[in-house]
Amino acid sequence: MVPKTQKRVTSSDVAREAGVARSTVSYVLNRTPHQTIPDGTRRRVLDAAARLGYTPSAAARTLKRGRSDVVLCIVKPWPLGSASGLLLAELTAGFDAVGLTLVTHIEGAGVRGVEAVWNEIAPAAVLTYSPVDPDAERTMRAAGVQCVAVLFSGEPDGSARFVRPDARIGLLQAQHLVAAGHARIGYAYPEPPTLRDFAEPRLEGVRAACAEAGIAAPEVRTVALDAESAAAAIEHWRGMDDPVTAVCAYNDEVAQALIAGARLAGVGIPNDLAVIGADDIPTARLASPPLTTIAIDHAAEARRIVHDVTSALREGVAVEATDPADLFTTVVRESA
Amino acid sequence: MVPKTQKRVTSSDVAREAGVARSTVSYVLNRTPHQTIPDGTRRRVLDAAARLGYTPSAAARTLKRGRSDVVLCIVKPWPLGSASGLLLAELTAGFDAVGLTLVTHIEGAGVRGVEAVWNEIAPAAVLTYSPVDPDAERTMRAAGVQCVAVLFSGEPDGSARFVRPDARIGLLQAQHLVAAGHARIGYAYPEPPTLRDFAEPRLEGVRAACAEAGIAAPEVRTVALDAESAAAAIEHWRGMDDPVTAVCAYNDEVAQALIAGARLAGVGIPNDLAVIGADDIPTARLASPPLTTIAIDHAAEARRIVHDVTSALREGVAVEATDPADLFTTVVRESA
DNA sequence: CTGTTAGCGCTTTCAA
DNA sequence: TTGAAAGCGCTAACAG
Repeated sequence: MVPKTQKRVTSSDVAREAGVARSTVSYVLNRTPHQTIPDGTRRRVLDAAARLGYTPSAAARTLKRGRSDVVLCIVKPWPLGSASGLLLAELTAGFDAVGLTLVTHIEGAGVRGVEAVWNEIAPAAVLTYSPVDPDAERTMRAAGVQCVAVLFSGEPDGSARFVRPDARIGLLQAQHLVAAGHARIGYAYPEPPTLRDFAEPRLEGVRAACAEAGIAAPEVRTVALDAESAAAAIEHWRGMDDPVTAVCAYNDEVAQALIAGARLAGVGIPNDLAVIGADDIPTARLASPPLTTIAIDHAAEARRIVHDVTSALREGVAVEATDPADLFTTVVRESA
Repeated sequence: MVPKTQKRVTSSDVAREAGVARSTVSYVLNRTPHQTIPDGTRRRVLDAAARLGYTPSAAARTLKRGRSDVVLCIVKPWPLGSASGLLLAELTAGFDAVGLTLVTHIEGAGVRGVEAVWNEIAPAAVLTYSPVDPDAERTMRAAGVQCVAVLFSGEPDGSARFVRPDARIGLLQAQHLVAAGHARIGYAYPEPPTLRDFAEPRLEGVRAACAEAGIAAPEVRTVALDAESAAAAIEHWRGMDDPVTAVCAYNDEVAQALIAGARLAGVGIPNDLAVIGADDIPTARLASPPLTTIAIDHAAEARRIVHDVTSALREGVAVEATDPADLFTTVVRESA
């Protein structure tokens, strides 16, 4: 007969079962340095713990240490596409391997601000997609957060360490088009405002590549995810005095809209207009023509973030970000 | 001069500042029922708390109450598509409105099992996408979890409350095709094994609709997200003695693969083969032809889940699931 | 109505 | 090497 309400197994129970003091249990289970424990005792404790099915209370440990082993990643409501999903999965696995638990919280649309979240979780580190304002950072520190990492950012500032160099995505896009002989490039900017943090650096990279190649700056149009919006942009680009012959899309979805818009406008891809996407989402190769795009090495990126964050946690200080040299690859298909 | 390490403001600080006892602070801040507090005292406490920027320590409250105000949603690595993203966003907002914090954890690929997660978080409720085995459920209960809700499930069992009736998606798909005059239907099953929990009920719905319409059971083929795989399936369907004339795709991405495969195989859509998708992802309307699909009302679904879970938390018992009558809508476009 | 007090389960000095 | 004891910050009996 199992009791209705399970009683929690505590370290005292383990201590009693093993015939030692609670502190000894703690020492054994935490492998506390500079505490040598005889093998017999150690085994008795471990056995007792296993027999009782003991799991330490994270709440108690958190209360005592003032910080949990949780890493909190704050994401905006919009960008949960397959690319972010992949990165999040890699991050989760990576942090797990070093004993940290990654959880994700979707920001916005909440009555209580995000602050409630880190009070509730008391994470060791917080990962955000865009810069946190100094006030918020202060409340985080007060809640025990040791490390604040900004993963992406339109405007790199003081606290923006660990920022992924998304500008390089735009750079690679434009370089690919320039190498193919294009001298007038358009940029298809995403419509949802929440994507600004991602879009700005990418566009910046395109600008840089154009400048470097000595061609005109990209002609930017906002393109929503429907064929009409894309067709309008395409007509604008082709109607210019110096018509755009190739377009960098913010990502593969916008690129898909461009392909649909071109079909609607009777414009041939890539002959009349070349298109290049970004992110290499699974459906990119299903487009007609298949999308040329920039692939992101999410696993490498996750490794880098996990490494940098754990070092910062250990040192108590942010370390220099690892060189993110080869995170991106141009995947050439028929559309550009 | 701000001190390097912020000292946490505790309820004692607030009590001292307000000139009352700690318990009074707790009563005021928690609006404890059956504790009447004079307005003057209440205001003094509230003022002091605000002045000091007091935020209660969630860890301490969790330790005391044995459970936090966090709801943990466990998702598999794969299905983080735009549909799940939307649902998660709605859920987050919904739980936030009732004072609960939703965080998401991506399961799998971890060295330490998921159990580490609920020990780390001590959530009030856990939401999973597939059934949890009894052992795991026991460890959750021991960790203080009050309510375990399964959102989706291939095999509804005892603990599977709150299951979304995805079978209805398949039902609507098939009914739409039957109404259009099709008498031989194919089913494009997704390739990643992690999607089984979603795919099974959908397929079941298609089977039910076929049976009800008195036509042959659906011919199931697994279709990966590439044109070749889809083309092979299409050739199989069309090469049958009694050829398939319409296909229900597991979701819109598989449907997009089907469209690409048809193009490769020289099969016209919808004339030679009708296709219907599911989920109504943003790019569904960008396909050529635009995808007929089943839209999901994520907001309504989130409302239902939040309502059911909070009731269960209050009652200490699972309540009957709300009627999920009109979660789904058939969106007719040109492909079927 | 307000204050005192006893823990929740754990870590970590300090003594034995 | 092991044990006793002091809290971390909060809640909720219970006493005043």
